[in-house]
Amino acid sequence: MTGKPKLETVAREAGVSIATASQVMRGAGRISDKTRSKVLKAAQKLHYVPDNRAASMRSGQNREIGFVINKISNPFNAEVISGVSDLLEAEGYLVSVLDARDDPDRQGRHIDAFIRNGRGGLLWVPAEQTPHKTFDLLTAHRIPTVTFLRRPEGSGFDHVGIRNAEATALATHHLAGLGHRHIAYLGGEELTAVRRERIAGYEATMSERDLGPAVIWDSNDIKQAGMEAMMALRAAHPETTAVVCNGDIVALGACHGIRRLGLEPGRDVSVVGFDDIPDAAVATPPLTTMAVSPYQLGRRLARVMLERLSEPDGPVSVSEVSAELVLRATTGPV
Amino acid sequence: MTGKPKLETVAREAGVSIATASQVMRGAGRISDKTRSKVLKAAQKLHYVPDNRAASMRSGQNREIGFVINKISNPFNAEVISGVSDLLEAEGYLVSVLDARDDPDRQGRHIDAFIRNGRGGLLWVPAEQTPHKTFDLLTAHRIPTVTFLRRPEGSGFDHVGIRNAEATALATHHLAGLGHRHIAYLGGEELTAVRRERIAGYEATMSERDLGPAVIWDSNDIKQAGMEAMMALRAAHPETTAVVCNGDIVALGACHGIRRLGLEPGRDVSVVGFDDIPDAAVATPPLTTMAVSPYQLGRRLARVMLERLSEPDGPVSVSEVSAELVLRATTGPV
DNA sequence: GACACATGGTATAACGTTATATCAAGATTA
DNA sequence: TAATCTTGATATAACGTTATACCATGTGTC
Repeated sequence: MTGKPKLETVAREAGVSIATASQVMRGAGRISDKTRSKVLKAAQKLHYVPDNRAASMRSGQNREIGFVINKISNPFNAEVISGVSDLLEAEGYLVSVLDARDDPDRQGRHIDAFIRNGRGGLLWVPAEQTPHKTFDLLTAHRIPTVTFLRRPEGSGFDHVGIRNAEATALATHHLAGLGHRHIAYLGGEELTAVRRERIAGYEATMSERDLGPAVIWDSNDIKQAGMEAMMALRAAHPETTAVVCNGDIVALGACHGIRRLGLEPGRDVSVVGFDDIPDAAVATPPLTTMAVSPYQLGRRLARVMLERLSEPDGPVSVSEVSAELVLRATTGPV
Repeated sequence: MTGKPKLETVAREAGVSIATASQVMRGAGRISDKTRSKVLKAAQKLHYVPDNRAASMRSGQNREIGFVINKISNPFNAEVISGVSDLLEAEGYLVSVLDARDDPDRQGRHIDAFIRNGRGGLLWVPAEQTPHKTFDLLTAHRIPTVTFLRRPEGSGFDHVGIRNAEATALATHHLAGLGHRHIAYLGGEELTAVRRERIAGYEATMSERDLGPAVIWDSNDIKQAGMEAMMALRAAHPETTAVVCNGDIVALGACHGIRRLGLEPGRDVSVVGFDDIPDAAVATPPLTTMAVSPYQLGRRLARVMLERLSEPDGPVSVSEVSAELVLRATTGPV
């Protein structure tokens, strides 16, 4: 075996032309069964693997989809990735994941490389502070793009997201219904679009039901930080009896913090999370949280991409999924 | 703007030949400052983005590295990915992650697509049950490959891994030193290579120090399963006062199980984890565990890849990193 | 003034596919 | 029998780069 076998090698081995070999490999054109099997046999014998670069360059098609996401380790994201790839792989596409870690530069490099390699489509959670030229680049190169979770304003891309404001409103109503009046919003650091929406839902409900005053407390998105933030929050606002959290990880941290203060989550202070990550169900006590099935969300995302791919000039689709309140043990009456 | 700009478009705009434009874009060859800036300006004006497929096809070079891994959501893996990409990106490479979810088929498809696209290098945690032809394919196509964690026997690939047997031996010695005699090994399901090594280290120490008898108890790698397995283990072997765990997630589950039995981790039953995931430090009680810095491991992996890339025919490098015992609160005297 | 040599630029053949047009030969029809 | 259609296969020009070889100039050197 000397050098990578190419279509020419296979064709020669099978005693046919390159064009014929190509058609057999793609299952296209009109080829007799006899020559088809001849070519197939030759390809197998030589361990022929087609070169996608040449193929996609010539055909203008590429069944590789990129998924630019921001925290690969978040179990929620991981499930989304599973949903996305299960569906797309079943359709013969291949999904590769790029973690931008919320850094616009890194994201830019990824998308650049993506365009350079002529990939077939892009699933994308745009980093906050994404420069405009990134959008322009994608539109200019006519890359089928679906944004996820974060919807850059004025973008003409398809989008799949979560009804954030609705979800936190629901959570706040739930707590208010249990008699809580001093409900705080805990978690997140910067005013990202998603967080802004969630806070809006919370604040709207607070003023609608005349509760208050609204308290927003920042926290980094790790357990430890959530714990510390909860303790600091209670120190500053001892009247707080319930918190709506920006995410489950912070919520779980908050529960630890409550314990540290000698109190019991769900009895003394109620906590609602967001995401319903696997740990939420098995934590002690199990976490009440806003759930959207990430796997299903991933499938939805994939479906939108498939539609866009099959109809490049179809209408822009924007779909938002509602979150459900999953009642567990961290919320209770005052 | 009509159609994607290519090198030819840029060259025409700048009034030079394609060859010259190409040299400018690559910063190669001998070009005067005057024409260089002419070309650069033209490229910018036209928003030219080179096509990597054509380039890599012609040059035989590709600075895209694939990382085939098995559970993207595992925080340990996520950190490894960070370490890998930080180093490789600094060197101008780009890392895309493919999650094979331990399915040899999916893995096969990924690697296939990988070869098809002529990527530059492969970092790879081989799925158990990886068929031989996958190895052969990679060697035949001379893809620079570094395996990670799992080292397929007889593979001629570079490798970076953890000294598993040494680590569990250390853990077992530690427990024995605290006076424990009935130490069990908890976690893992199938006899993967890694688990085999870890069990070997545990068993060797058990017999070496004449403890025993050795007990191996299976568990799926999620918290809930760890909890249930721990309770079942104690039911079957009530004399057990310590467990060495296959991973932190199971270990944290085990701690829950111990609590459920009305006992206290670290006082009544000692637990040692493996991986030192972020949660280990903030759990209650904080988990004693075997730590290898996944970030550093990722960097090491990247470095091995860089060496291989710069010296394709250099000697095969196999490096194994020792794990350290991190003492926290889940181990104590009998 | 003949020679070498450095400098700046260009023409052109690959790289491995696929799409298009074309062709030969046998089958069908009028 | 000539004209048309089908079937199965092929030749060839792209796709957008880069590497190689080459060709003009100008610049020293003896």
